[in-house]
Amino acid sequence: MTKARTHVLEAITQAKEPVSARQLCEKFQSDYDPATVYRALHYLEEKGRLDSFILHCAEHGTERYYVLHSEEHRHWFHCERCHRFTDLGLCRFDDLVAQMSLEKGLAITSHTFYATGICPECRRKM
Amino acid sequence: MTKARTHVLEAITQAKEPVSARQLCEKFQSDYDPATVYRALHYLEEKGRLDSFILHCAEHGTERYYVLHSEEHRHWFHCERCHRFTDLGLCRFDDLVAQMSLEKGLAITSHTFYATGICPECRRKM
DNA sequence: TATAATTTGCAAGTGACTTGCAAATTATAA
DNA sequence: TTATAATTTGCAAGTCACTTGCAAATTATA
Ligand SMILES: [Mn+2]
Ligand SMILES: [Mn+2]
Ligand SMILES: [Zn+2]
Ligand SMILES: [Zn+2]
Repeated sequence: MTKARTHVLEAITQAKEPVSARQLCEKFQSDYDPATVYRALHYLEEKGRLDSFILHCAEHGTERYYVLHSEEHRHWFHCERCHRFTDLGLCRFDDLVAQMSLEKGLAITSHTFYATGICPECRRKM
Repeated sequence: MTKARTHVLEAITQAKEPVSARQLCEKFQSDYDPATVYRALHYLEEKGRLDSFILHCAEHGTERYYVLHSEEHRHWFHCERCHRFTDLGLCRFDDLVAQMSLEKGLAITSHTFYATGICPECRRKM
């Protein structure tokens, strides 16, 4: 593990919620080139240390977000006001997904789910 | 409705599955400029005639897909082999989403779900 | 320590849109 | 119908989130 990769992994570990590549590039802009940050993310995901997903939000556009890898598949809520994530816990869609798969004869290998809206903190401030 | 907008809407109507902006640009490349196609899509979605979502597939990257607007919210399966969509029917996640929302005190205003894998036709050809 | 393999920074390239602007269409008024 | 105003279009350039080529800098192995 090089310094850049170690620092990127540490930042994601500390965040405890999905972090976008752009956020990491900003955080490390005085230390590492964006290309290095992107390459570190690819390396860490390839090595199984990170998971990622793509999310679109009106304000920030379409970006890939990274979390520490976990064996258990989780889903997230994204607040459109403060842009923080709330952990929705382990996936509860397996039965429904299996059912859909069966109904249509599909070999479903993965699914993407996320919810958006306003988090409790932001709602209080409205 | 201008000619361009009418043609874009017709193409999506005939497709009966989500169509990407890129596919439409290709289809109309001899008739309309990509900027016109994109503007027609924005116009039609703004007027409530179309719905759209963003999906990432390894082969085609991240693109926005368009379907005719429907009051009932549906979800789709995307085949990673032939890149066609299968309708998974009306959303069955409302109860689970309401439960998550309640548990965390979130005001969930929308959710995104899609499944990927191999469709029956492609599986047969393997 | 010499040498080979890997990683990094920088600059340029990509792909999916988005935007400024002037010309072409279309709509409304006279 | 014709003058005038509003909207839409094509084209070129711009933006944004990455991605890639390449030579210099690090790091690993002999
Ligand atoms: Mn956001
Ligand atoms: Mn695809
Ligand atoms: Zn919030
Ligand atoms: Zn298929």
